[in-house]
Amino acid sequence: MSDKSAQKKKYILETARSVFMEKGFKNVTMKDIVEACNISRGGLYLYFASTKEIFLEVLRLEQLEADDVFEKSIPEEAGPADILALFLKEQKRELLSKKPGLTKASYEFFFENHEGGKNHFLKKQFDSAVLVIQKLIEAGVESGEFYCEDARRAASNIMYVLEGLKIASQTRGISEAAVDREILYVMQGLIAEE
Amino acid sequence: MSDKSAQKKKYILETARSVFMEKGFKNVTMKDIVEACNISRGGLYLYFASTKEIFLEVLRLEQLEADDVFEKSIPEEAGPADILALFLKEQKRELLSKKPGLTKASYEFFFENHEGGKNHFLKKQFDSAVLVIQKLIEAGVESGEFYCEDARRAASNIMYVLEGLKIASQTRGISEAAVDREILYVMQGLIAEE
Amino acid sequence: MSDKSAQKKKYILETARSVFMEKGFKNVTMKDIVEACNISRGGLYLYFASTKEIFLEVLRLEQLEADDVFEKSIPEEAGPADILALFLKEQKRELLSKKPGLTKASYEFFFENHEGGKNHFLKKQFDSAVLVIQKLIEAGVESGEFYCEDARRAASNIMYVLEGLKIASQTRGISEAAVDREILYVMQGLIAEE
Amino acid sequence: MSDKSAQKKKYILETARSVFMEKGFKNVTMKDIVEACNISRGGLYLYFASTKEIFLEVLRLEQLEADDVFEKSIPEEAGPADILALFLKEQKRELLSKKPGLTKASYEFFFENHEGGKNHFLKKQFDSAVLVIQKLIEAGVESGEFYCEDARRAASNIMYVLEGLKIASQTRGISEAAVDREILYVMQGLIAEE
DNA sequence: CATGAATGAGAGTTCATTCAT
DNA sequence: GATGAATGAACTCTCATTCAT
Repeated sequence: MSDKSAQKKKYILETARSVFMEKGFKNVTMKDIVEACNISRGGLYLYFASTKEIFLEVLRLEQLEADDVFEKSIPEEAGPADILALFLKEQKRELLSKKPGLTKASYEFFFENHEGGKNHFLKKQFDSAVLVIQKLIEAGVESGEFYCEDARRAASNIMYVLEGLKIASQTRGISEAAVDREILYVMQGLIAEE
Repeated sequence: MSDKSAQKKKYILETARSVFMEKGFKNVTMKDIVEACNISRGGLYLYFASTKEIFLEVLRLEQLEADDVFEKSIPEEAGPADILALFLKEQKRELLSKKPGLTKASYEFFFENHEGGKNHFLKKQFDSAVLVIQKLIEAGVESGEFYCEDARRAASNIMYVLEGLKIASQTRGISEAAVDREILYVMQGLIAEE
Repeated sequence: MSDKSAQKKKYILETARSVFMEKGFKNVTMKDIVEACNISRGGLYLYFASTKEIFLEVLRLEQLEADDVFEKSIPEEAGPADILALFLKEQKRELLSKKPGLTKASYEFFFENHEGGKNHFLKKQFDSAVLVIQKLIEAGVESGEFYCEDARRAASNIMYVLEGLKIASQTRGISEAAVDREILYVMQGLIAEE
Repeated sequence: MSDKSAQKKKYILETARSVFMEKGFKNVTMKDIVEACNISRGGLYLYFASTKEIFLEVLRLEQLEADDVFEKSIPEEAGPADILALFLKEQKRELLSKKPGLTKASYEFFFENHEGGKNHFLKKQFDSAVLVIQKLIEAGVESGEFYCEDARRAASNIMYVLEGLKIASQTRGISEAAVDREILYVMQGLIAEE
């Protein structure tokens, strides 16, 4: 019953995911997950040996799905600037949301688990986002919407600002206005200079 | 013997500080601190009721000292650009250091303890850094070293980039080259445009 | 395995009961019960959360069994006076016994836990005893063995005397002669007046 | 400074007394008393080695004062029945009071500390009360107010009823009406029989 | 495969008691 | 005498992890 087994594994991961979203990483115990899943204590150990293992799997799923979702939400005939604006808006929404996905849990997790190398979840996520933005900027430059000498660096800069906003939001809290200000600033950097 | 008592309190806080630096916040137990301090279990409770309380005090000390240290390390006859470069260099050093101070612990702590309002440690730290940078930029603009239309926003942007670099460093790791690239980028934003 | 679980719960309660009998209520710790039961620290918490909870359950069991036991021990063809004498004799036995059941523990417990209202263990125990005695007196009056104008009050009075003897026995100690004297006195109150 | 020392000892005992009145015996720690007295932790040990020792001293004081107080509160020209009624009324008041003196603490204490023999506090208290009541009854019989064949036993009976009411009040709670009923019943036993 | 009872390690916390000052 | 800091024992409670069924 490798099928049923895979089914259950997926069920556990999805349930665990919502637990991590709510409580972060360090606050989640095997017991928490067992209870959220309504399975037996021993049952969980049949599939996973620790919260760490579970979390890594959750992230793996996350990555798979992320690629899908991203592409779908882009309107067919949008210009690069529009798409970038859309992307930033989406980031802003999640930034300020009360349910910030797995951000906090990931940070907590990777504070302690530096492993991963090239496959590091956060690294891959960051790099692929940089790449997307870079492409958008390049397209924007081509179409004359943007002015930018080094799209790669500009993209990277934007992502670091977003990362800074994210951590600020998760720790000290941040106002919508402040987020808008920062986003506007980076957008102006692409447009205003002629 | 309020004197001796204060002495010991300070000793505990300093010892605890290094424990937090090494293990973050959530991994530190009262027992850890007790053992690091070489005092008795009950002895610690004479001074502090929880790791949270201790950590808050550590931050308070940190803040007091931070103000002092900062001013002293600035060379007398340096131009704004020099000072800013110095500041960023210092940030870079801490960013990449194996002993990243209390950054990680603070993040972990404030993931869960949102209290603080205006007096929020991270907020104050961030805001005062923004202010310093803003002043430097304004001075730089005046002296012709910099070009910048809105020093406040530029300063804030720099700080968010730094914050992004910080969290990146603490989680996925980051290369010196990458940090240099980002710092160079923001500096160019101030200089290159004329 | 609700069966085995119930079995163990009962085992714990019975063991705990003897611990309470020996040490009262306040002197009993979860650790004491754990050790008496020869189970693990955490094992006890699987069934009960506190000594208070355990004690309340012990009392509940006590009550269930009390009803059974009482009826059985009455000889078939005994007159009211005989039965009352028997009852008092039984009370006396327990009063003076080195193993005074849960009396002491109950007192200690209810000094602090006044909850219960109508279902208060001691109240129910007292009231039902009063009722039994009242019935006996009324039967005795009918059969001419007793003289009594208000059986209810006489019964209540007897029980308060018994209660007084009980606490006296548990605190300052009391001689058998003294108990006999008091019992005789209340019996005479029912008989002698004609 | 045996004088100052005695002074302080007395101060501690009086303070401790009120602590015992409020919290019973077992719930009182040396720390509680230290704090109530506003003295140093070590300071208390200079005078007493344990709560038990303190409590015994408190009881000794209690006994000394009890004798004084009792006599004073009796009206000059009252008949035996009046005085007995007065005594019972006073008992009732204390019975129902939210601040039941040291009753609870004493019970708790003597559950565990059976020592005392002839000098047992509760025994002496009980016996002297019995004696007083006996004298009153005898006086009442003489004056024709009471009818009683054995004043000693009647007095003892009354005291046991009071003791029963006391413990009932402290554990399950008791209504004023119930107390009145019992008191009336024992008084009628002295009067009604002709 | 699945269960959930059981174990035991470990963290938190409170106090009685001592002792240097 | 008096202080109160310091110690360490004792207790409570929670989980990760195992294992018989």
